[in-house]
Amino acid sequence: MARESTGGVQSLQRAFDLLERLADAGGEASLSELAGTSGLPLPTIHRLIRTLVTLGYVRQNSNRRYTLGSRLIRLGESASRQFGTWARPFLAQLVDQVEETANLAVLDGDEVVYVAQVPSRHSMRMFTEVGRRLLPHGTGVGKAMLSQLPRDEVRALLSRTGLPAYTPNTITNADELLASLDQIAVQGYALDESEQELGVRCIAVPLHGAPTLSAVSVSGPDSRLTKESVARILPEVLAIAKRLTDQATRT
Amino acid sequence: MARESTGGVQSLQRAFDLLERLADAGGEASLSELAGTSGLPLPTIHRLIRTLVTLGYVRQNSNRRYTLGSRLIRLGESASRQFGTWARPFLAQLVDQVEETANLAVLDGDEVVYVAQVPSRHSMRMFTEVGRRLLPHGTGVGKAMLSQLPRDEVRALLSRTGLPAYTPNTITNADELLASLDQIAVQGYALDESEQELGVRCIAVPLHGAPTLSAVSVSGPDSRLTKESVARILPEVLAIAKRLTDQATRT
DNA sequence: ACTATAGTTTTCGCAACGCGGAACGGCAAT
DNA sequence: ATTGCCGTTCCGCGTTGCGAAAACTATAGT
Repeated sequence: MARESTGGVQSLQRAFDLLERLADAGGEASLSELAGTSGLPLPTIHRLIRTLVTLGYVRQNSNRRYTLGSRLIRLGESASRQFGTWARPFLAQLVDQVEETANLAVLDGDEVVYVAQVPSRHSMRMFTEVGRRLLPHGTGVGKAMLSQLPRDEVRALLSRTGLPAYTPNTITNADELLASLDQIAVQGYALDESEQELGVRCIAVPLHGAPTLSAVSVSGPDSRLTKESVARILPEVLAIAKRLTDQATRT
Repeated sequence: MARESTGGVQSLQRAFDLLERLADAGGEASLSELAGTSGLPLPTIHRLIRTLVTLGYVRQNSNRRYTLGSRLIRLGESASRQFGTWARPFLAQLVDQVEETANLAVLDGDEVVYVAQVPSRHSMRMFTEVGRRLLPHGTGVGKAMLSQLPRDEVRALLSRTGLPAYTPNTITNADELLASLDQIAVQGYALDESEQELGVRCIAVPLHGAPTLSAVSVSGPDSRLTKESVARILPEVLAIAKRLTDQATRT
């Protein structure tokens, strides 16, 4: 194929785009809804989706709507195992100790991906969908991981992603962020003070030596995760991070 | 497309076949390994895999091997949410009560799919990969679910799948299985006595009214899950099944 | 350091496969 | 019964996916 398009096999791109849109829609959507958001013609979508239905990655309801199919579960689990499932018992222990939601995130390309989460038992708690992707500058885990990278690599990443504001508190100036990364590298942890989401505070610690650049974090409402409780909680997070690092290095 | 192949879009089929083979290989494989198991030519695999790498569903290691990529995690989670994530707290409670591994499975097409699992805290415990698919006749959950179906539907399913033996204890005669399904329907639960795996016993109870035909089960080594402990455990499983049913009906 | 081998990646001509406009079918509302 | 909306099917066309051959890279052995 002399004139290969830069993106690769077009039908693959389109099929996965449709799967992502199904996930965006809560796992279920109609053909017209998919046509509306994707801009593809109905018969094209139909043919791709029909193939996915036949294969088991999409399922059609009796009301003709399409949902994500069960064959995706195993693929997701298997992919998850490459990243965060091994960390789950440690996260659970951290939640027991500090009583807030614990997360493990990795840097994948230019994005932070949450790969494991053990939620707090409080009714009011952080819920970050496993698999969710965010830009690193706006999150505690992202900043923790960036602090471990050479600064020219960070600059290159930021020039690709920009620094869009998630909230009025998000750091949107590259020099300001780089300065804070220097500080984070020294102190060994990062804070997210309503930068990702208003009213939410997060402590994040990078893991050293994991096959993939990773960070562990504790997050919760800033009414509970106060400056004072941060000082109490930090040693626990650091301790778990050390044990996660040991575990990752042993693999 | 006048000569549409019965299976749909060929490149989609091939790509997902490769993803499944990656999962089969523990999440990681080389190009040659994939060529060996799939029978596709190397450049074909390369082009499909390259597209998946670009999209984030596959990732290439520094040692040139390919692993499943993080973008699959969200798809898997979202698909999982269609099925079993809501059941997890109930399963955890069941494990607390009976101290054996608890599972939730659904009937998807002709197969049983394990969609949620909370493992026992014993070192020796059942581990069934979430997303794993098995034929229904050879499992407790499968038999529990089949017992809820009209018998001609069961006959049709069995004629499609056959009744291959997983172990010497597996029921491989259709009439014998249908008779046991009649009994299971009356008593409200199914047992798997080393039919799926030697040395493993399982109690399974169907859920009524779930959007998808489902069953909850407790499984463990038959040295611990004795006939006597089955009698003790059964009321707990039935109680949780009732609560899961109530929860499913409420959605 | 050099060579051989195995595995991965790239190139490019070709035809088959994916595409999408048009037509058809099913369902719900009036 | 009619109309409108949505999903599904049909089929001609050309672009996209395919794979043999060549080029490149990594590793192991001498």
